[in-house]
Amino acid sequence: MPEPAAPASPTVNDVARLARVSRQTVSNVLNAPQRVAPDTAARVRDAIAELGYQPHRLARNLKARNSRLIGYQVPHVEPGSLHPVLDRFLHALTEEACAQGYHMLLFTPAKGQDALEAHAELVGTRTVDGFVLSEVDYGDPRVTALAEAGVAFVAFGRPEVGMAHDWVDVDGAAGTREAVLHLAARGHERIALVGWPVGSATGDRRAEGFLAGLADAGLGTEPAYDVRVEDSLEQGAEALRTLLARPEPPTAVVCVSDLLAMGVLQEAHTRRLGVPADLAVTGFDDTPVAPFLTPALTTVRQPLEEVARRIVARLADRLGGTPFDPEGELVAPSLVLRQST
Amino acid sequence: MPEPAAPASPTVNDVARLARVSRQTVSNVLNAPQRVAPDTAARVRDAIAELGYQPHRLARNLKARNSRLIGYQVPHVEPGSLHPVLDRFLHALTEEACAQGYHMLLFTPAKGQDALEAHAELVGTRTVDGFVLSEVDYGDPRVTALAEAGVAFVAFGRPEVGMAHDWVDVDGAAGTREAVLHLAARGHERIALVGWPVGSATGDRRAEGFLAGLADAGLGTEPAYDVRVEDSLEQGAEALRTLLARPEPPTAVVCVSDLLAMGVLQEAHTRRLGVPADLAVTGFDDTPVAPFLTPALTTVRQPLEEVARRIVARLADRLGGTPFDPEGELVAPSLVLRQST
DNA sequence: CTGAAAGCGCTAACAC
DNA sequence: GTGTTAGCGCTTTCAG
Repeated sequence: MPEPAAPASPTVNDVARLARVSRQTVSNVLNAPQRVAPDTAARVRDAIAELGYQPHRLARNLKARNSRLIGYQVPHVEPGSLHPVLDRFLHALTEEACAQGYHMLLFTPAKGQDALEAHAELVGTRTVDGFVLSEVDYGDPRVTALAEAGVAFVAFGRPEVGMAHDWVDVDGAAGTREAVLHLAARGHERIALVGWPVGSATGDRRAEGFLAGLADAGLGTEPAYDVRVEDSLEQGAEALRTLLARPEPPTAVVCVSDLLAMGVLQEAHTRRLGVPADLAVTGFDDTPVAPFLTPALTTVRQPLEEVARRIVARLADRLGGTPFDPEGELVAPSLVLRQST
Repeated sequence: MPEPAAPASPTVNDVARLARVSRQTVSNVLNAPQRVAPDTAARVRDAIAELGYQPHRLARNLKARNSRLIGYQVPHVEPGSLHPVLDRFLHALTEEACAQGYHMLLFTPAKGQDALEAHAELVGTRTVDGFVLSEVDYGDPRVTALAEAGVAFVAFGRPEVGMAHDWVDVDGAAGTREAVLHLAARGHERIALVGWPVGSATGDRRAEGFLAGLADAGLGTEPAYDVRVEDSLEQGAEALRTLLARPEPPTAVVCVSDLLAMGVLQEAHTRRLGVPADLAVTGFDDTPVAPFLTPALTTVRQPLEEVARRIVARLADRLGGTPFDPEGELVAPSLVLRQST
C-alpha cells in the first residue's frame, strides 16, 4: 500500500509535461535561461509556478558532485565557563553561508570517534564540501590532516609555523595594544597585564600587544606588571592581589579575558578600591555580561560577524575554484568603552 | 582537462571489481548482511577496507528519498541581551542528531525572505527531513504552517490552544514553584515575584508556578508582591524599588530570568541590602554568569541537554514512521542552590 | 545466494 | 532553440 501522506512533490517531468516541452528545456530555463526562447521560457515558468515546483537539492547536488554544505564541529561548552560567544559567530556563519548558497552542517564526533575521524567521515561520504575550523591553536591536528588530504577549509586562527593554510583571524595584539593606549591616554603610567600562561596562540598574541602598546605609549615594560594565570574568576582575583602587593601597584589592569576582568573587578570591590577611580580595568571578548557588570566593563570586542563572513566568503571562493591564497586575513577588534576605565 | 586534484573516491563498482562480485552484492553486504554468504561478505569487507570505500551520502539519500538532515533556524541573538544559552542547546541537539544518524542543518531566512518561506524552501527542495523549532510562543505561525503542510517537526515549547503538534518543553511553573518552596523552607514568608508582562507563554507559566508555590507553602498570594516588567537589568532594579516601597517589603524575590535577578542584585547592592541576609534572590535560566555574580546566584536551570535529546529522539521516531503522539513531553528543571538564598 | 535491470531527479553533452 | 542520450552512485525488485 502506497503512503497516502506526502503527495509526491512535482519533478522536472511534471513541469515539462504541463509546459509541453522536454525535461531538459525545463532544466535550461533554470540553469541557462539565455538558451531558451522567451515564450517557451515563460510557458515553463508558468508551469513551475502552477505546480509549485522546486528542484530536488539532492538530485542536483549528486549531479554537480557537491553538497553545498559546510561542516562545523560545534565546540563543547564546558559548564561553568564564560564562553566567548559562540552564538554570534554561528549566527553570522549561517547567515553568510545561506547568502552564498550554502548551509552550515553541524556535527560532533560520534561515540568513540575523535575529531579527525569525524571530519574524515564527512569528507569520505561526500556529506560536506569543506569545513570551518574554530578554536585553532598551535599544532592543531585538524589543520595538518585536512591540508594534507586536500580538503577545503578555512580556519578561525592563524597557521602554526610551517603549515600554510587558509585562515581569518582577529588581531588580538591590536586589541590589547589599543586598550593600553586608551589607558595611557587617560593618564595611566603603571599599567599591568593579567594574561594567560605562555603557550597558547591567542594568549601569547594578546600579551605581545600589551607590550607593544606600552612601547608605543613610551612607557617602560616592567616585568613585575606582567602576570600570567589560568582563565578563571579566582585566578583573576588572585592576580590582582599579586599586583597590589608590588611596591608601586599599577593603576590600570589589562586583562586578556572578560572572566579574568571579572575576577579583578571582584577583588577590587572586596578591597573597596573604586573602579575606575582607583583602578581602571579592561577585559577581552565583550561577552554578553560585560555591559551588565558594575561598573560596566570596557573591553575588546571581537568582530565575530565580520570574521564569520570572511571565512565563509573565502571558503566559497575556494570551493568555486579560486586558487588558494596563502595570505590570510587579519581583522582588527575594537575597544568598547564603558565605565571601568 | 580533468582535475588533477581530488582523486575520485572509490564507488561500489570499484569495490565490486576488487572483490570480484557484482555491485549489488556490495550493497547487500552493507545493508542486508544476512543475505550474503559469509566468505563473500568477508571478501567484500576486505575490498572496502583496502579501498577505504565509504558510500556516497547523496546518492544513498536520493535513493532513500530523504536527506537525514534536520533543519534549525538559528535564532538571532540581540546584542546587549543575556541570551538563554543557545550554546548548550545546540550542542546537545547536534550530539543527539549525530547519534541518531542525522545532522543538524543551520539556516537563516535569506534576504527579503521570512521565516516561513525559508522553511518552505527547505522542504520543497527536500533539503531537510524535518525541523526543530525553538522560541515557540503563542500563535507561532511556523507551527501552524508546518503542521498544515504535514512537515515533521518538534517544537521546544507547548502548543497553543487548538493546534496539536509534537513538542517537548521545560516545566517552567515547576521551576518557580520550587524556588518559592525553597525560600519558604528557609523561613521566608513575604516572597515576591519579578515577572514578565502577561502575554508570553513562558512568562505566564513561570508566574503560575510562583502562585502555586505560595499556595503549597501555605502562604497568601498578595497581589502587591507580584510585579511584571520587561526583561532588562534596569527594569529588574526598578522592580525591586517598587517592592521595597511597600509597607511590608518582601524578604525574598523570585525572578523569571537571570537578567532580572541581576538587576535586583544591583539595586540591593546600591541600597546596601545584604544578600541573602536582608534579601534572598533567585533567577531563572542559569546563564553562564550566574555562578560568577556576587553573591553567586541561586537559579533555575533548564535541562536543555535533556530537552534537546528528547526533541531529536522524537523527531527521529516520527521520521522513522512512528505515528504522531499528541502527548508532548514535559521536563522538570532544577534549582541550582548558590549564595543568593 | 548472487547478478542483471531499472530508476531516484537532475543536468551536461551532443545531435536535430 | 529544442529534444535525445547518457549517467551521477546508490539501492531495490526480480530472475537466475
